[in-house]
Amino acid sequence: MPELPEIEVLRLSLLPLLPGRSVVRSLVRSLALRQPLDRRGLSHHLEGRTVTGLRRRAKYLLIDLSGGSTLVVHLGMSGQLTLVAGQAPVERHEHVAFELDSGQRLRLVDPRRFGMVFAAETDRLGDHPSLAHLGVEPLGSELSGAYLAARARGRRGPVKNYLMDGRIVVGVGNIYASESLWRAGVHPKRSVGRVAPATWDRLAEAVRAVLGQAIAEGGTTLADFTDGGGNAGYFQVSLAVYGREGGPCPSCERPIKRVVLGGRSTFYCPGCQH
DNA sequence: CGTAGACCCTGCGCGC
DNA sequence: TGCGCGCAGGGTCTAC
Repeated sequence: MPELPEIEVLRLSLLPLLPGRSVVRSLVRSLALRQPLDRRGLSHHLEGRTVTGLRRRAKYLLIDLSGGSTLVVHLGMSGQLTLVAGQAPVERHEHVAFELDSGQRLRLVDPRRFGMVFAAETDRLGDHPSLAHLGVEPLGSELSGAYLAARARGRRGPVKNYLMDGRIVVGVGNIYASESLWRAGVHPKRSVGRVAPATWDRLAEAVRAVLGQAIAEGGTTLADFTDGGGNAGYFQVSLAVYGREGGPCPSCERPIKRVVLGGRSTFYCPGCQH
């Protein structure tokens, strides 16, 4: 379900529900998601601990607990993290869940199992292989045209792939990469070496605006998105080009085109993007 | 070193 | 109705 806005909306939806609750026990029902689930590690870091805060880094949701532990959840392509009643029947693909002192259950349902769940010491999160090499947050002050230009130096390849490289900037997924490029008027195949400084500025601003707007609108580019309370129904934030092959560009009405870059569908307007 | 491609896995919609 | 194919928000590993 995820791009960064979905994760942020999930975090915000859980904010009034989780902090103050404590974990009674963890329920590991599958051997592995992307990585093997560490039953003992989860028990050790979670059971008896109280949730003290919720943070987000890239597309990882960080659930901080008393005693200096953090539960890290990544939803992959198809994960849904929801808080349900304790008696709710175990759903198909419910790989891991956490029983809370409220009687509720925080569960991860993830059919494709590209998600990730692990617990670690809060102080050492930065050393974890999944988090150690992440680039700057797209909504923070570090993202700028100058930064994008500097990191692009000496690199080749399409600008779309560059924007999606989490070592440079995190949280720009396949949907919002296309949307950001459209907003900035940049062709997805343009080589990073041929992007002018002013264009990098426009791209940085476009990424920020597109992600910010999606969060403000409830984060849902995705038909199957639910927030932490299991509420669907925000549906379809305004997307200009993604998934609209053949449809009219909102700006110039020319038909949107689709190409494949890095194995991913990429949408753009041949009239507006150069 | 950077880059391109394969790969992990399930489910859905489409054309036949 | 059933089958095979292509495609889907993610990240990571390998081969060049």
